[in-house]
Amino acid sequence: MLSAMMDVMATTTRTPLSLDKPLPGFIPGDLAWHLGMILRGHQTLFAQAVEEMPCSVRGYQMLSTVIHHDPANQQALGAHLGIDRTVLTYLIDDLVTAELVERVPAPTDRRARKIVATEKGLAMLEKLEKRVSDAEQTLLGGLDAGETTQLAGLLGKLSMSVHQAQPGANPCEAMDHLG
Amino acid sequence: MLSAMMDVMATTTRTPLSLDKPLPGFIPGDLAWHLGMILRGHQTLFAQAVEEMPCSVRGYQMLSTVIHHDPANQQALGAHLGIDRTVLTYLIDDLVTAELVERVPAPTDRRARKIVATEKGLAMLEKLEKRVSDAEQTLLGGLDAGETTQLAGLLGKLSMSVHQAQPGANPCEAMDHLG
DNA sequence: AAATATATGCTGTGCTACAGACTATATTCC
DNA sequence: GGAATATAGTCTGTAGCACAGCATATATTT
Repeated sequence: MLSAMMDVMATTTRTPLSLDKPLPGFIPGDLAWHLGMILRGHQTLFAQAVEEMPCSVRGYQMLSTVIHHDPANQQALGAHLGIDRTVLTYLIDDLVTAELVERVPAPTDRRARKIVATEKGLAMLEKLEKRVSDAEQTLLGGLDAGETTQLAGLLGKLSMSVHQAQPGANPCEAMDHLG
Repeated sequence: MLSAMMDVMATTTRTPLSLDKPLPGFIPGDLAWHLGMILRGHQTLFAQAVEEMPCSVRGYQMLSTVIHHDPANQQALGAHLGIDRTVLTYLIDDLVTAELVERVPAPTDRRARKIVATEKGLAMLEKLEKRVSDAEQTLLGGLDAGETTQLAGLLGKLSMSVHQAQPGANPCEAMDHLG
């Protein structure tokens, strides 16, 4: 099964592809398998890196989103990460309990709460970002610098195309109208 | 947030990377976000494509694995897909109920059962593979042929490197000693 | 033949996501 | 201005699912 993959890898040049067979050598569904494999490996490393974070990976992602993207309310935060609002409630509770974030009344809408990081949360993120960065490097250890750049570009592009194809089911949109 | 991604995308050439910053323009953790986004989009399309399959995506993957990789026993099948053996039991039950596969005594080991596809299962897979293929194409619609090939190669390589880094936690190994 | 390992199945349990209802505020429309 | 509707957040109950732990049958080792 992996040998099929090597065939693809060998054709690093722009082999003209039949449009009917976008992934020569891949069995239909292999894409999912590879994605799953990579995601699982990533998840393992990521979870180790943010071990001390409440709610593990999602806790980190929430904190990171709060600090870097400053979403206007919980909904936006949840939509960005694909987390249901009812779930978000208790996830945020955990971060609040750990004193990493606070719920403050949103200035523009008294129904909404804005999630802001505490000093402790900021320090925590700063510390963990180094580890996460290391984890990402470890995951990408099998690729050289050029390949890493390529992959980042392709993933970004694909991610955007997914965004456009499924605007409704998609976390990204929420950030589009928030700052 | 997407603008950061565009920066990376712009550098399609082999920009020399500092080893400390493998993903310039990415916030640490963004890799997970992009992977998650892509996987979610993929999952949506995939699930639609195999709607009529019992157990949805996993059902398809099990059937596909059984037919294309012919694992010697349930354990191998489960390990390949990262599914716990106790879970596998009732997943296979569903496929058996739908008459897509059968449990036959493994020829070499009377403890084990071999999962084999029925005629109906084979026909089903054949039919669904077309749809899955289409779904994969749809997902990759934002990329041109060259990029698709590149991505396939990179994902394959990365997938293998994950395999080597985490042999224990990893589904792939199970297939290494089976045919 | 005794001890240990492996393949599978079964049962019970705990976690978690989600649906649905509820409150408070915003917005829209007459 | 006030009624109707929409939206943000929370709470409660539930169903599904993964997994631990035990049981059974067979293999392998000693």
